[in-house]
Amino acid sequence: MSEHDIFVKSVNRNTLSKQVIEQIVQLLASGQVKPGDKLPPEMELMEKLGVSRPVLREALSSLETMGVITRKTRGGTYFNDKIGSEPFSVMLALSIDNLPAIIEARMALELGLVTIAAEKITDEQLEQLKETIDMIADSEDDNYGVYDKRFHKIIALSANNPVVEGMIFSLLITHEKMDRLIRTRDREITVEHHLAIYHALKKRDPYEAFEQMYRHLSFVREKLLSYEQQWLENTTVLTSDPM
Amino acid sequence: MSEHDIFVKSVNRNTLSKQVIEQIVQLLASGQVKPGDKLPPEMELMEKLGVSRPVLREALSSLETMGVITRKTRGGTYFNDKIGSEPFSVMLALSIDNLPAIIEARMALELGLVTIAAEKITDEQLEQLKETIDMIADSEDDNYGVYDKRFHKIIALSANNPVVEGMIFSLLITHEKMDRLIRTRDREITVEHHLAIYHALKKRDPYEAFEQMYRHLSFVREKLLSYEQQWLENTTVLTSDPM
DNA sequence: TATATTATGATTGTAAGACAAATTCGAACG
DNA sequence: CGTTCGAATTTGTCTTACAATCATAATATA
Repeated sequence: MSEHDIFVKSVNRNTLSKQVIEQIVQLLASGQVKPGDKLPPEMELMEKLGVSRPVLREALSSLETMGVITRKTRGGTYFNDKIGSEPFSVMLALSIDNLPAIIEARMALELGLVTIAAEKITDEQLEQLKETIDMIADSEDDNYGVYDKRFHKIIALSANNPVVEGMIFSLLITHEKMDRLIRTRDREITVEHHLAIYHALKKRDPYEAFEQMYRHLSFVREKLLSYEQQWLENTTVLTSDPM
Repeated sequence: MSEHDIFVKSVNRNTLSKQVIEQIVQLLASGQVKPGDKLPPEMELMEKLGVSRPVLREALSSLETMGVITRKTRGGTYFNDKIGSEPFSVMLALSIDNLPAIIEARMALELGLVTIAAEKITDEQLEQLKETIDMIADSEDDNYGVYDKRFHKIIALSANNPVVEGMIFSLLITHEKMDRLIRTRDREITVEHHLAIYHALKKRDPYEAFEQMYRHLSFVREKLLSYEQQWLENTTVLTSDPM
């Protein structure tokens, strides 16, 4: 408990609303309330915490945008079951113009992830992976982006780690944007890469899983960045030193 | 611009304050304002955005806890230079009881990171890495945790990626907690591992960098988890099915 | 003139009260 | 027993007011 304090305290400066945030977070961290539980109505919380309504609402607003709680008019306030992705979305919104950074971040995470996955993936999940590969191989047109995404999602889930999930899922949001960027798909290459990763995972070999994923993501990255490059060349870009 | 909209819109439900959050974030994302810029005073923002002060303040409060802006009484409101870590800290505060998950997340990220680092690290940063290793090797007592942390921090920075930085820095916050968990340090092993990573990075060999980092982090993880295990065994734990 | 000191006022922080909107819940009615 | 309508609870928004802080400028002092 005391160790949590110094951890969270470092964020706090002063301001009542921040103290309220901390108190509510501690309520969860200390296990006094469980995810899904309902919070008391604002009026009641005001009294218990001894703060005014604006202060309380500022705190609740912060907690909501961070995905800790959900509020419904008249319905009350509830602690969320899963916390993780929301806070990230703001950061990504700010970095969305920096596509290379996002691609790289995804690459870094997935590279590490596949290693963990090699240790923890279940047979059932392996089966699901195989299915997505078959779907891509059997697809007639080039609209297999869904299965591509699912492939990576299964690997993310196999790590069975809420922290990692929160990070990777937010990054996968950008998958659609990347999808739109791709003009010519390479089904054969994708299938081959995915299969190689699949087999490495099946062997539970973290090193080979890494190598295959690295090969795959390097290929994807090259491709995306080349498109990005073309896109930049064909677009008027505002720089600090326009010519 | 329109593409950003659909991305951020998915987060927004209704509520004025959320719309205000989005507008201010877009201000940054679209490059109309730069990090470090000062925001207009609240009174002015109220008029421009056409909302009341509580609503505006709820939005600003959210943005502040997410580390997008900083407010000082009387000093005004400023956009932060670096955004990334703060939002995470709450999530970590909630996951802090789940140490294995955090360790694993750190492991996954750093594994991917070192691969990127192998491609992008500068000679200067390599030199800095070497220094931390020497510091550890030359340290008399076992309090070289600072240099251990710096070692990993340099690698994180070498990726030169704001998104990754935001993630890894928040995870490194837990480094202190882990430090406290460690009772017997293994200086020789640490130095050897760090050196191996350093040499791999110097060779710009992503595969070897990965392998060495994997070896290192696996060792650290085993150690931490065994401590965690002992700690759990000596502690009364509340489970959903107490015996 | 330069420096220190004070005082003003702008800006964020907190509080209280009121009304609006929405939706859940219950009561009345068929 | 089911349906519909109304009322009350809870969140959402606005207005006003005051407190606290401290940046800046005006003032006084060397």
